[in-house]
Amino acid sequence: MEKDILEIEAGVFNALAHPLRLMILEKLRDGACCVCKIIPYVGGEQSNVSHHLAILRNASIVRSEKHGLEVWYEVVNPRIFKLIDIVDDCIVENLSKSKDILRILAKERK
Amino acid sequence: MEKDILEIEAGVFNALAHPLRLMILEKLRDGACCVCKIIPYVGGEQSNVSHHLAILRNASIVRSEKHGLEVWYEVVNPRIFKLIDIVDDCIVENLSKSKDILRILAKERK
DNA sequence: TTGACATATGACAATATTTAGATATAATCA
DNA sequence: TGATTATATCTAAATATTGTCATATGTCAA
Repeated sequence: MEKDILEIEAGVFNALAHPLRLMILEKLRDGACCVCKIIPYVGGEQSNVSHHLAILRNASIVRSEKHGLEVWYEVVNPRIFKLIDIVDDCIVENLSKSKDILRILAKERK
Repeated sequence: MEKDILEIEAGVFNALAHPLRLMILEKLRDGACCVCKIIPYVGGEQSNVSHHLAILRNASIVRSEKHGLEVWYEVVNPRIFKLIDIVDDCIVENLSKSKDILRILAKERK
């Protein structure tokens, strides 16, 4: 595997590695959306949200378009949601395994 | 979406957000592997590789097992490779789109 | 033009990550 | 037992990320 490719890959994962940015992407699941809707959805400072949008933009995960005063964002490639869904599934799997172990431990202690 | 879940998700993506860690995972595609093989494969200091292995371990992406003096690592859930493959595909898609644009620009300039 | 508005950018402090070197631990072997 | 080996952990410097505040940019409407 080329080192350059690994760096680009890591860049994409890095762009996804923040709860606020993941929340932005959740908002964009239903399609394009105005920044003015994204800010109240994710909460926090306008400038901070704008920074995180820029990080997603630079990673080519989203793109923006001006419509008058507003800026609308949308996901470039909806397959990004597949990534999030897989991670979600894995987390749920891990958590239910942990739950099983806890149940067994609780039984043994009786 | 729960904020806690988003943080855990972000943690997984964060664990994947480094070229050296992605290289470790590439090495683990063929199955479990000794640290002594991982170090020369990825290059770099032993302590650094060990640190990155710890990050993957803490994110529950890999698990380790001692066999005598050696420690063997393996991926907990092979679906992690699906993530990497999707990102790869998206990158290739983006690059070929950029290539198309470059071709069009080159033609226009003639 | 001027002012109001939506969003982006720049600067900076706080915090986290990365790396290398030194050292610690734990298993094996002489 | 003590030496050797494989790996992990600690430490500290260099670097990157985050959040906030202040400011800049671009668009519209009066």
